[in-house]
Amino acid sequence: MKSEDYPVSAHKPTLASVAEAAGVSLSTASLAFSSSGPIAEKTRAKVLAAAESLGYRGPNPLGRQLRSGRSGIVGVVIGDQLRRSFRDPVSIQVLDGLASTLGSLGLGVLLIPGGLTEDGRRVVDPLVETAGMDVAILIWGVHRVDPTLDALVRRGVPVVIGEGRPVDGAPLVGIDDRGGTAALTRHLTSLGHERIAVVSLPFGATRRSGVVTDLSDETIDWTPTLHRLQGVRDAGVQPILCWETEASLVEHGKAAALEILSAERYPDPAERPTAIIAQSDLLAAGVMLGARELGLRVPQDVSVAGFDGLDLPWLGSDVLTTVRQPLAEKGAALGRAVASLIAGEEPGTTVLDVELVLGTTTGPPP
Amino acid sequence: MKSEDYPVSAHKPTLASVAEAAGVSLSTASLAFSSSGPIAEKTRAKVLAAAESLGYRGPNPLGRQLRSGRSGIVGVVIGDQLRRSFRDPVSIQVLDGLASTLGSLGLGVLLIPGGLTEDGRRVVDPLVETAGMDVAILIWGVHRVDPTLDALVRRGVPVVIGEGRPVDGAPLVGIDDRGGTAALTRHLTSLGHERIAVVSLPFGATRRSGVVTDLSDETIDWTPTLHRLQGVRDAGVQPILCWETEASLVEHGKAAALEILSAERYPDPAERPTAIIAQSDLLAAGVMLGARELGLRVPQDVSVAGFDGLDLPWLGSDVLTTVRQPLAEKGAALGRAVASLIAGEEPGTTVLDVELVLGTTTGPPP
DNA sequence: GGGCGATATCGAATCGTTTCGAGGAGTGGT
DNA sequence: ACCACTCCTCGAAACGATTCGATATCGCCC
Repeated sequence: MKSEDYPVSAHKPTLASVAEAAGVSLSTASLAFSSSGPIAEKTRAKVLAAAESLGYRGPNPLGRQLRSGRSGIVGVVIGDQLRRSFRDPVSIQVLDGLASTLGSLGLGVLLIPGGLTEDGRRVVDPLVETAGMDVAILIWGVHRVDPTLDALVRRGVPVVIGEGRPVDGAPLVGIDDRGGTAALTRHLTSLGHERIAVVSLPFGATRRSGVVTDLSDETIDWTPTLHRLQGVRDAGVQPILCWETEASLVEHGKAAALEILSAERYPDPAERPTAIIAQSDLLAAGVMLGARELGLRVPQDVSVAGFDGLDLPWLGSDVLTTVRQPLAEKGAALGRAVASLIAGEEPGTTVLDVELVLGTTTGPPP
Repeated sequence: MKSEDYPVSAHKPTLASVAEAAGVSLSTASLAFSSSGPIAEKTRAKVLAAAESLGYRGPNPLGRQLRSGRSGIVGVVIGDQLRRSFRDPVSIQVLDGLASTLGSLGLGVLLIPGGLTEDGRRVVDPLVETAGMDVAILIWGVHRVDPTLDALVRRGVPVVIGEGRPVDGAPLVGIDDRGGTAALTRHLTSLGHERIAVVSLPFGATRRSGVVTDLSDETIDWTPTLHRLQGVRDAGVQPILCWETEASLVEHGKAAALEILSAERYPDPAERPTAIIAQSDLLAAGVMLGARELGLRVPQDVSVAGFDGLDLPWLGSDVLTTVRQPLAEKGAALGRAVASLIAGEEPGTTVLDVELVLGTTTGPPP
């Protein structure tokens, strides 16, 4: 692909040079491309021909953006590490819904790492400070003190929150974590379960795993975790155990189950939990793997429930009891909030409904 | 968060108004922010104070971008549908490596859907035409005729290819699909396998599933599929069967196995394939699930091999025989290619090495 | 005290486009 | 033949910053 077949104007051709070559004014040339004004077909052809011969590839977006004051770009700040977030189908489906909604609005998704380092420290990604974006979406992870959020506010970038702590003046899109979990929990109590354990999502940025004893609301920085735990209590259940995981991944659910259900922890099987509420389907799947490895049958020996309503093809013939949330719709709602923000409106909070799905992994206690 | 506490200058404050308020020139005010020139500490303080009182949030990136001629944005065109690509850990890990490499260069990743509709048609995403990007990466899916590629070339956006058909003048990053598969295949033949079936990745944009009889190179539009199939032949093996899947997902691998190994297809077990080469680990995992469902033991009754070298925690105690590719490194290599392109160099083709990993899922034929 | 050099500041040009109001050419009607 | 009107085209002013060469100021040394 030779690229030097053009007149030696040294610099890249610009709309001005095209106009000159075509013998029309700059504004007319602009019209020829933007088609946002009356122009004679003959003139347009002349301009296009000149553009062709100069090797002009169409208006430079940067110029347009400066003029219009919009970049057409929406920054999506992923709370967790990219690698981890993307292993979670939940994130993916939301992102997919978001990207397609924004796409139909002519907006693009700029991926911005949330600035969570391997060792749990938080830094502000340079893109947050420098990228030209019309709106930013903070997704999975608005923290109690959040330098990224602060930076965006300081820059005056309008912010939309997806799944997180409400921020003054920023529209929020979430689901009814609390109500959904409460309904799920009531399902378990109505089956007769009394010894219920919770395998929870991470509490916040500092990733630990293990039993948590202090379940006070202030301990929990991550909103879905908090709300789903509150839902359990709303149903009048005090978990006999809460195990915090470091990420919503199958392996962590499995590790949790191996500990929670182990003979070491409960020498007397009668004291073992009869049901485990995992705060995500991925964790629940892990819990089931762990339980099986310990020789326990689901749901005969232990019931397992999840949250999300994913399609887990490798789960075999079991159907997970879970709370289905509208993932793609969440993405779409985020997109709509962005659109309305750009239109100068002030969208409020959106809470999407969830649905209890009864599967084959819960049953009466042994 | 009140936002109307500022002097009523009606319009958003600009660097010029800050300069005026501070009683300095525009250029000096610029220096105060960019710190790319000598400036007295006292002056800078004065400017910053003026900015503060005017509610100026720092230089507008759009202005900077126009001046510098760079947007700092790299468009990543995802060949497949976002939803599907992102369910594949392979894509994710590459993207993660890419994003972090680009991040350290101050570049952002703009996600661009490859324009594959549900019904298999191909359209060009509007972002391809309009977004201001310094470079575009085409990843998983450069087609024989590719309108997206054409549009980018027409616009004069430099292109990097990840895993695809070589394009004249564009750097390419790939792996040794062919050599890796050949090595894997030889491992199987050395174990004594003669009846080997292949469960392949999609052949191209039109997603079908089923047995393919025409395996000529021209039939196959998608490069990794082609190269991995060629690798099998390089090892001197003619597959007794090739099953095309519509995506690299567990469920499709499982469906393939249920068909390929079924009693209907092979009433005489002696004619059944003794080994199955799946072109991805996800497919291989599905094949194993399917085989088990049919009551076949792996590897006693049938050997299964994959490709990618993923970490599949829910696979149980089996270790998949596979070909490990350096995923994050592939992303990093793409990032480096971008960087060198921006620096005005002309990076060439990068082919990364792969490694045969012998697991417990392959053994001698029954 | 004069001259020299370093250090800060300034003016003006530039990046590439869109848009608005004004002007000009052409057409049709009376 | 003139007027009114429509349809195009044009000039100029933004949009918001960076950057380069020139100028002004100050301190210091001889």
